[in-house]
Amino acid sequence: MPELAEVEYFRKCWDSGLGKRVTEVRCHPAARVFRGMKTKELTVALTGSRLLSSDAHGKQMIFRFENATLGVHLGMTGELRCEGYGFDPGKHDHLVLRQKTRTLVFSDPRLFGRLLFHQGPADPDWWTAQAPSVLSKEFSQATLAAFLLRRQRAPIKSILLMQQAFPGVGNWMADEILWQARISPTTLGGKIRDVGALWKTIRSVCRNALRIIGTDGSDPPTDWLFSHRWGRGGFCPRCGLDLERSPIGGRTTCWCPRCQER
DNA sequence: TCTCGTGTTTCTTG
DNA sequence: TCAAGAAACACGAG
Repeated sequence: MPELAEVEYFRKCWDSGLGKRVTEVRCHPAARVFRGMKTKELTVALTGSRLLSSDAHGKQMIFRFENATLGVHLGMTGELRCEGYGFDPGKHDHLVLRQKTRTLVFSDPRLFGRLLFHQGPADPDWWTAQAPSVLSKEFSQATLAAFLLRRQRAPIKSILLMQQAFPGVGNWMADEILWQARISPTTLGGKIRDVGALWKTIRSVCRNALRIIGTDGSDPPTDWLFSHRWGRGGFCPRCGLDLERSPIGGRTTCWCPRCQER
């Protein structure tokens, strides 16, 4: 479930390769994750190149090497791992970067993820053109109010999934934000009564998820909706009522019909 | 065997 | 012309 915090966790999985040279690149060129990319150029550029730095923004990651830049989007089922040197890649390990004492692996069974490649001294457009983080100064109550005004007729659940305004917020995080803010997922963007409270909740859920999941991959506390929303059944951790589930904005949405009446 | 699904892009509809 | 919803992508899990 790679959303904001999980992406940060996966980014760190390659940290042990920082400053080290890539000795061998293996990839599955036909895999959908390479769409639009010349994998031969990627292989040539990364072989012998040192991994210099990495960053995560929303659901996008960037890995800067000496000779090239690699972008990683995990889609729904992608992941990054660090394995030992002698690691034998499986069929879903589409990009494998061998270093002297370890192997950096990008794996994605469903192939919804995407790898990007760039050569040049500056960071590429697909990195610099991203929307400001919801934790940045640029994401103000005024920008949130203006965005809601432009999306007056869409349910708030669908709006929170729009990456051009809320980079990194995915399905479970959107449900968590609405549950903590006590807003029904079906409320239309133009009907949000307290934009300031929603703004605060968006920031606190993202900040805490990054702190908890982004640090070591552990789960949020049990008084979050998170632990109760998966699968069937489940009770609201605040009032104990049965949770409801229904697709909103094309995604399974989970909410408490009592706590989130409006 | 069948249904479901954590994301994004593209197409269709209003 | 724009916004919102639906479909498609591919495959493992239940």
